[in-house]
Amino acid sequence: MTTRGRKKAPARARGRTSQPRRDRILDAAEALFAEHGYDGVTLRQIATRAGVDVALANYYFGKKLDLFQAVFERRAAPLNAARRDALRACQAQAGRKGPSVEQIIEAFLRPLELHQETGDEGWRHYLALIAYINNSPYWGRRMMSRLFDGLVLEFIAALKKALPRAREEDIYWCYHNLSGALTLTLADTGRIDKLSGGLCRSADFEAAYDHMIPFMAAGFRKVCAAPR
Amino acid sequence: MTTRGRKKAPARARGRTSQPRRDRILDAAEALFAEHGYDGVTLRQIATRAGVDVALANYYFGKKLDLFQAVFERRAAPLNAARRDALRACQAQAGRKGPSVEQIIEAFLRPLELHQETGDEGWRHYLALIAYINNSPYWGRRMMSRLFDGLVLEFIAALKKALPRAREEDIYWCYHNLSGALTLTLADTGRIDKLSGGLCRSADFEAAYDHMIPFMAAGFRKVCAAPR
DNA sequence: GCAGCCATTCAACAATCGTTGAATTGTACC
DNA sequence: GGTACAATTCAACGATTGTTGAATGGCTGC
Repeated sequence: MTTRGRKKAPARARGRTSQPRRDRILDAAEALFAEHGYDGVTLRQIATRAGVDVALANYYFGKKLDLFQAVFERRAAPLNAARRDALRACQAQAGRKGPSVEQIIEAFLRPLELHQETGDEGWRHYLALIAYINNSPYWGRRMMSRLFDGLVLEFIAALKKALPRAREEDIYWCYHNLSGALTLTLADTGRIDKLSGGLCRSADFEAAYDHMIPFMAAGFRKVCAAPR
Repeated sequence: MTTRGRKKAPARARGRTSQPRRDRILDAAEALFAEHGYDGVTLRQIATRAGVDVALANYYFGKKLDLFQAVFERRAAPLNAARRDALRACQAQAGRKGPSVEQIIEAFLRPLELHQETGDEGWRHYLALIAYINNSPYWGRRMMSRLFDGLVLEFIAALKKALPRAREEDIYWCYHNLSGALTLTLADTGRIDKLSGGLCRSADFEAAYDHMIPFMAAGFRKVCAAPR
């Protein structure tokens, strides 16, 4: 409050992006798009949830579709980096023979739950959004490849090395199974909760991955053990 | 065209349901909902695709949501019947010990491709719609259970018998993996086509199930072989 | 203190949405 | 042929949508 003293958050320090409002729009859009899909959400719902004016979304992101893509892209790079690091780490640890199928799948899945520990709801919504997009015929085709296929192919290459006798197409079908199970997990629909009578909680990613890793590894080995 | 001769399709014969128009609306809605989701489709788009007036959808089905549910329910009973028959058949054939995990999963999946042989595009769209609903946090919670949980629990009961040493929650997590892989298959997003460079075709349900059955069976056995 | 720029709000636009009631056509029955 | 009813079309409603341009507020640099 003294003379020449800066206010709490000087504009220069935050740069021109003005974090709070802009990010609150992204957060609100993320949560709503993940639950109701692109067409199921209104810019006014997003603005209301973010506590800002409707026109502000347009000011920062342009059209609704651009906001959707901004949400989609915001966390893609850090997520890919975390998974790539996990793959590199288990490769470095494994030495010349390369990591086992279990280790590769673990590197594929565990980074997805890492953000859960921080209690950051945003990441949970983001992963549900990925599930929505990946499972959508319309969006899946045009949006997933550009940001995620590069890393996925790295994992598949590692799996090929771990399963040298596998036919190539078998690897891809097995990955498809893994991807599907993961997608349904990320969607977090709560269906398994009801089905199991409360025994399983779909929000418990750790339990899901604990079961998924040995399950998928056994599947890969069964299908890809030897050429048929 | 002679006197007293009936027209091509006498109204009495078709009953009060007037098949062509009503079913064309259902078919159009089915295809569009499956691709773009509930909110991504307009009643006018549906009417245009069906070649009828906009108001006709309202005349037959009431609100948009009622049409959505009519589409969802139309093929549920025949589909459940086919899968239940397949389960019963493999149980009858297996005798006292009950069917193997592979046989149960086969009964779970194969009826889904049976309708593919007829060349009936409607079934393909319907299964994609199921995938959309099952993967959606909003719709999945409220719509899937009522029509499908009964049969799913029958399959799970059969799996429990085939895996008598399994912990109950492990069975459910394994089913969750199976359900996720199946859901992504039914969604038919074409992602695996691009990923594999054309080696796999996501529309080829037979190939998908050929890989899925041994894959999932091995996963079930690995996770559910013995209490941990 | 004034100019200039960024952030934010306000008010409103045309377009499209789901839905409806009345009007029209078609068909079956006596 | 005329009545009754189902099927279908027509025209229009109010509400909501995404989007925009102008107006306002707040802050910085001079």
